[in-house]
Amino acid sequence: MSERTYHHGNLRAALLERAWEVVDAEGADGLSLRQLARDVGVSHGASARHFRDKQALLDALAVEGFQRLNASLGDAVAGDAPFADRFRAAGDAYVSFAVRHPAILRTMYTAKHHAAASADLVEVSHVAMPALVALITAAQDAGELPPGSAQEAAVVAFAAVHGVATLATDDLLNGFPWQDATAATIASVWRGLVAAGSDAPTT
Amino acid sequence: MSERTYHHGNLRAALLERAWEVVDAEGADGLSLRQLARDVGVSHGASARHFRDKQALLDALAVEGFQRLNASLGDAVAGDAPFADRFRAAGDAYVSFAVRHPAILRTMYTAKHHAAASADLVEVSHVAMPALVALITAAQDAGELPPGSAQEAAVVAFAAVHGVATLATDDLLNGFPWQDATAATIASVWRGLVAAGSDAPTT
DNA sequence: AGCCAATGTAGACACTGACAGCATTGTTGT
DNA sequence: ACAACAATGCTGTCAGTGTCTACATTGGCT
Repeated sequence: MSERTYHHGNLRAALLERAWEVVDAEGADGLSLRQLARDVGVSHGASARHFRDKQALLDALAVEGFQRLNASLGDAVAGDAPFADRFRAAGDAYVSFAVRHPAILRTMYTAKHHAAASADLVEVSHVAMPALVALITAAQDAGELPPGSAQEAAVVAFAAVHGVATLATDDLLNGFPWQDATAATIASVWRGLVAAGSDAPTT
Repeated sequence: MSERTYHHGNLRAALLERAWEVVDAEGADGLSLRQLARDVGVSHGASARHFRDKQALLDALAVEGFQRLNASLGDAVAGDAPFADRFRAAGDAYVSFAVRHPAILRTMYTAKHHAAASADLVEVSHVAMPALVALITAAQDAGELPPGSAQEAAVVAFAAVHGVATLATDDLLNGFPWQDATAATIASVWRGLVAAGSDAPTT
């Protein structure tokens, strides 16, 4: 489709789509604005109308990544299954996304590091944590988890899951299958959260 | 020092040292081989005698990072304090390193991703996990942890600690102090490991 | 002393991201 | 209908980069 008119019609979306493919396949370092322009059938410099910088493009990519990830996490925690199950589903979704799109995930987390990150990016990257806090609070209210700082519990859980995800994508599990590592981590974290009640209360 | 002789005398070390500084301060993307050569007072292309690629230099940097980190972890687990304390010390050391050298840590984990990673790099990056397995096995033998798969327990613990570390460096703790997040994570993981005994045995 | 490998230099090349000026298009107000 | 105008795309240019090749200098070995 598209008869090579002067105006592309949907350049921004086309650039983002192709950039996703390239980054997903070769990593962010393998992305060249000029090559990207060639792929999409447009001249170099055309992208500047839609993305000031290369970094701006990567930021937009990161935003899309977070959106897809957040959507996936949202699906996982939806429903009215026991909280332990929904918790596990969310963890699986997170690690699964990471394993499928390691370079994208990496881009997502390196993008916001570069000081002048867009407001969109900062916002969409901070969605998951409060959602997790809400889930844990609900679990506490339902009596599946002991009372305590939901914020702290969420940080712990998020860290653990994010950790398995990066370990898996960075091939640091020393041969341990990532599915097993994920399952074990989620189970262990849940045990830790449950045990937090019967233990000496954390500061 | 150094009278600008034709031969530098210790170029490899000088390049690595300066590269460490630059990456630590500006990230791996801020490293330019040519600028690096200027900094060290040598012509561009000189580095090629010591590092085939830019990637080779980054690999060497990563190796050094792992060496320092491993040394720090080794110090932490040494001694004969209770295993819970040594476990905590190791976690603190890991996160502390990550917070002090975020860009280096990132470089360490991205380096080995690029297929043709040196044998040195692969080896030094896989040191921590077996050490952790040994620590946990010892804790099990001493009765501080219930019996079970030490390998699985190590993966879980490593993932959690690595997770807090990356969350802290990527500013994803939503204002939660990283020291608190680290302490909470380590405590929770330990509880999870302890509780693994009294629970339904994990596959 | 004389050779030779190791190390550093100088030049070239293709490529990159960014910028400026121009060309083409779609839209909007009259 | 049509003129302004903003949006979008094109081309040329620039400094900077990583890598390669040919050459220069050095120190160590016999």
